[in-house]
Amino acid sequence: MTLFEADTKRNAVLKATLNLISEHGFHGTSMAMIAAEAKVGAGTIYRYFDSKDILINELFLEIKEQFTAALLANDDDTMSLKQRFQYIWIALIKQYIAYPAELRFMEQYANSPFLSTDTLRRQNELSTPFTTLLEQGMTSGLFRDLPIEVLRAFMYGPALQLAKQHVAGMTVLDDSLLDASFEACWAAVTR
Amino acid sequence: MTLFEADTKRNAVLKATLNLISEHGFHGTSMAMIAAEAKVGAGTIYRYFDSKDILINELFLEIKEQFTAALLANDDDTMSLKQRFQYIWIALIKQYIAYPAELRFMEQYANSPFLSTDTLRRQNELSTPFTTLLEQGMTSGLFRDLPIEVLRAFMYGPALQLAKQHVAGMTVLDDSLLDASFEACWAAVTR
DNA sequence: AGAATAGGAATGAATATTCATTCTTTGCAT
DNA sequence: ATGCAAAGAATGAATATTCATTCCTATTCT
Repeated sequence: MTLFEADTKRNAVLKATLNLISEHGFHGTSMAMIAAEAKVGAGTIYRYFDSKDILINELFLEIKEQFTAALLANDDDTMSLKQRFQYIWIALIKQYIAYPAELRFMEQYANSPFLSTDTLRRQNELSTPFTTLLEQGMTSGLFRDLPIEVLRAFMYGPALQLAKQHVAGMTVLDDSLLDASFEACWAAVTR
Repeated sequence: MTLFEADTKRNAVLKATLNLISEHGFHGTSMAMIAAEAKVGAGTIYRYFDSKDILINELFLEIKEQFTAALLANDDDTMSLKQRFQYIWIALIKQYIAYPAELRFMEQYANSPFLSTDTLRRQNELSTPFTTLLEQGMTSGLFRDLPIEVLRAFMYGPALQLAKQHVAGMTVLDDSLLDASFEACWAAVTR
């Protein structure tokens, strides 16, 4: 269900933290609950993470890394630019849908002051999947004359929104609907 | 600064809660901090709000009400459908940008387990006026053949994303850029 | 005066973290 | 191979702190 296997104590703690926080939030998740869910002594958590804050920041970064890695695995630079965008855009949504606990966790903390500035910095260093592709489209004159951050907002914004709606049960996204949705996305960014 | 004036004790508490939570998050904001910021006794808060949860839920609803009221104030049903969408879409972004504390608070709240089912219900009641505008475009055959929730994702997703990027200092949105951005948004939803 | 409102110290429950102790693995000499 | 010691990992009860809420007193208004 989650990206984490409980193969080590450390991963058991991360997995338990992810599941509990995605369901109960930060307040609702005590270190005692994490220890119980991970089937680990309360003190054991502190062998791997110096504090609750550090544990959660670390979890955020590891999820982020695994997500971006999964997206780039689908990329293939022999395809056309449009096809590459389509693959990544749909893979992004499918990734969110396949891992709803990760999605809830990340959304909960992406805009919270809980993330340390150091974590934010490291997060930005992880290349956003669209950035390099967008730059290629920019130079080839394919896209609208808009700043690259605006173009990215038109790729990422709807993708995130659609995934959240699907997870909340408000929308059902099948393959043909995803394809049709990407056409709308593509119309937004191209001339 | 915020939508709240500290003209009464109750509003002073709401304003303090908004500012503190938008800066420190839910878990970083104690009732003692709220009392100090609002220049009010700790017990006084409980004259107006039965619990911290109720205080936060109430704050969310009042912000939501004021936001939707501000958006509908710009609406005018003698204009063309495209113009009405453009007005509301741009007003939404400008509202978020003008009130960044409210934006941060609402974003944190929207993805937290704070949302009581009752609050969720009242929130949905408030957002219905926007969906009716989408339904008009649907029946007139103006839009792509996509479910209404998908169309809404292509309106709301980029708007939220752009506003957040602007507040974070990643993008600078002036009037002409907003107009050009809306054209992209419109291209996404129309045939 | 009497009632409503405000204040903030006191309370008790909850929680993150520590630490003395036990268990498990590893390395090594015979 | 076997026994033994040292290091490392794990534990969970104890601790100190934090925090929402209560309660009793003070102040303000009618």
